[in-house]
Parts: sequence; structure tokens; C-alpha cells
Amino acid sequence: MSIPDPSWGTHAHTVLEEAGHRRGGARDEVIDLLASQACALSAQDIETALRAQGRAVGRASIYRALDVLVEYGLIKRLEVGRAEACYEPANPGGHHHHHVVCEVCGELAAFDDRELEAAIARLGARLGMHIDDHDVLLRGTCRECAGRVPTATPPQHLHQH
Amino acid sequence: MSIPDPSWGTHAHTVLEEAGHRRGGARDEVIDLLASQACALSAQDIETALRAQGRAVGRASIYRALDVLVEYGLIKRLEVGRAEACYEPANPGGHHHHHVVCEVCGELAAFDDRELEAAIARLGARLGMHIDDHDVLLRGTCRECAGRVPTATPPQHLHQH
DNA sequence: TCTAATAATGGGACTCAGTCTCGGAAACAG
DNA sequence: CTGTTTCCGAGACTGAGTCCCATTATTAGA
Ligand SMILES: [Mn+2]
Ligand SMILES: [Mn+2]
Ligand SMILES: [Zn+2]
Ligand SMILES: [Zn+2]
Repeated sequence: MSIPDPSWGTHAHTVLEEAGHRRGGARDEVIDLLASQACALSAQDIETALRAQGRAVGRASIYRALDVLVEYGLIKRLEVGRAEACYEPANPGGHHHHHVVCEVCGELAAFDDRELEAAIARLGARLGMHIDDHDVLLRGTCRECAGRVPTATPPQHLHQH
Repeated sequence: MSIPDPSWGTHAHTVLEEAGHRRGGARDEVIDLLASQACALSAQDIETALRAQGRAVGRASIYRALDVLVEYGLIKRLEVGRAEACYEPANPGGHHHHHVVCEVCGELAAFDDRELEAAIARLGARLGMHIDDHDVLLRGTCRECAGRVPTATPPQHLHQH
């Protein structure tokens, strides 16, 4: 999700409405914010962003909205090894991408790979159990950080959190 | 890691010793427990298990031990979408596996797939940045749970935590 | 339009995995 | 042995996420 997809917001609203959910201000704000965003956001990010634009929403409501959206497959929850989870809109068509995280600066980048997806699909078939989702996370050093690191450095240590 | 590998424990002790770490009771207990275990353990699991066998170890020491072990690549940290992380011994040869988690009962199973690893390796090369680790997690429904679920069930929802 | 039923909201207390601190214990080089 | 340094444990602390519940908003139906 490198480019924000404005149509995702309407789609999300529609899905929830058709599922019988009433429309409330808080959840709408969360959806609209996610629709306008290019990159995955944490619950914290969402709270801060909404407050900053004068549309503060209770923390409980943010988590509730995220739960519902995950439930309907409208957003994808990402665990990136940080303390908090991040969320990003999911393409209704099922097309998706995965991420590489820089172990040095924590930057998150997306990539999209047909071959990887194909390998996972075949693997699922081979396992003999029904697989309906998967996560892939690559860890490495981004270009910028690779240039900045002195040559005689001991192996990078990634402390949890 | 379906079968505990007793030699891993000695290997871990050796690596740490050669790296200049002093040998202390707490970390030894953690290593020995991990070496005897077939499945990934959380920090909580470790604390409980050690206490149960009368070898209680401070929580801080458990996390310290896990940090060091991750740092030297001796264990692998797993995020399985639960609240806490899990840890399991890493094969010194670099050979490893990934996991499938059942969305219904939470059971964790390991699998090992050459084709997937090859796809990831090629992908890393294509990305043009140095990748030194990766995670893959499949989510689905295990055989047991597939049999138990009534036919007219709405799509399984996986609530976070 | 009005109303009743019910879903959504938000403040704030609470949980609990993980972190930090610091005084004391153990390891080990010399 | 002894001094230096690392390791250890108790417990205070942090912060993401959860829970509760009184209040407010939505909406189907009269
Ligand atoms: Mn994929
Ligand atoms: Mn792999
Ligand atoms: Zn970087
Ligand atoms: Zn199951």
C-alpha cells in the first residue's frame, strides 16, 4: 500500500453497513484516516493523528474500530517486532504485499512478489490443512543504514522491542 | 523443532563462553530448559516451568538470558499473534522451519519447505538490500478444528490477542 | 415525526508482558 | 585470595491493549 486508495473508505463503510453495523462517528474517523494513509499506522498513531486534526476519538473506540475492520478483512494487522501492532487497509480483491523492516532504523518498506505468493499457495496445498492467511516479514539493513554503518561492526544485534 | 536437540544446550554454552560471558546459574537454567523442549516457549512459560521444578529464576534474568541468546542467534523469537513472544532453539547450521497457527484453537505446528526458502532467497536478491532474516507465519484451521466446526458458520474471526 | 430498542462511544480503571534500577552475589583473572 | 566485573533477583515502573459502564447516537418501526 504505497499509494492511498480513497475508494477503500467507501468500500469499508459499505461492507459494515451491509453487515448491519450502525454508523458512528468514531469508527468513521478511523476508517477515513486509514483510507487517506499510504503507510501502516499503529493505534497510537491513529489516536495522535485524529487528536491533531481536532477529531479526537476515545482510545477504546479506536481499538473497537480496528477489531471490527480486522474481523471483516478490511484491514490487515501487522506485527513488525515493535511493541505495538500496525494496521493498513486491505485490498478487497485479496491482492496484498508484505514488508521488509530495517533492523537499524526500523523503517518499513513494502514489496510485492508473485513468486513468493505462488510458493506459499503450493505449500498450503501440500500441508493438507486449510490456510486462509499468511504473514511474511523480512529483516535486513536498508540502503541508507548500510552506508552509514562503520566497516568493523560486530553482527547487528536486534534487541526485542 | 519437533524433537528436542540436547546438543543445542552445550553448543549454546560454548558460544557464550567463547564470547567471554561468565557462566551464571540463571542463564544456564534457561538454556537447559530450552534445550529440553520440543516446542516454542514464552518467557512466562519458562518462568512457570522453572519455578515448578524448584529452580525458580528471576523474571529479569529470564529476559536477559533470552536477549543474549537472540543476540547470538542461538534462539529464534516468534511472534505468533498472541500477546507474548515465544522462543525456540535455533539450529547452528542455519536450517530452520516456520509455523502454522490454528485460528480456532491456537495450536502451533511447524513445517519446513525448501521451495519457500528458495523463493525468499531469490526475493532478497531482487530487493537489492541485504536481508539477514525472515519470518513466515501461516494461519488456518487445523484438522481437528476443521472437523469440529459446524457447517453454517460465518467466517472465523480472529480477535487480536 | 416520535419512540423504543439497541449499538456506538469515551473516560478511566485495570491487566500484564516486558523494562529498569540498584544492592547484593557469584565468577574469574591475576 | 582478592579485586574487578559480570550476573542475579526483588520489585517498582511503563505502556499497549482491555474492560466496564454510564451516556449518547442510530435506526427500525409505529
Ligand atoms: Mn502474501
Ligand atoms: Mn525460512
Ligand atoms: Zn535503516
Ligand atoms: Zn485448531
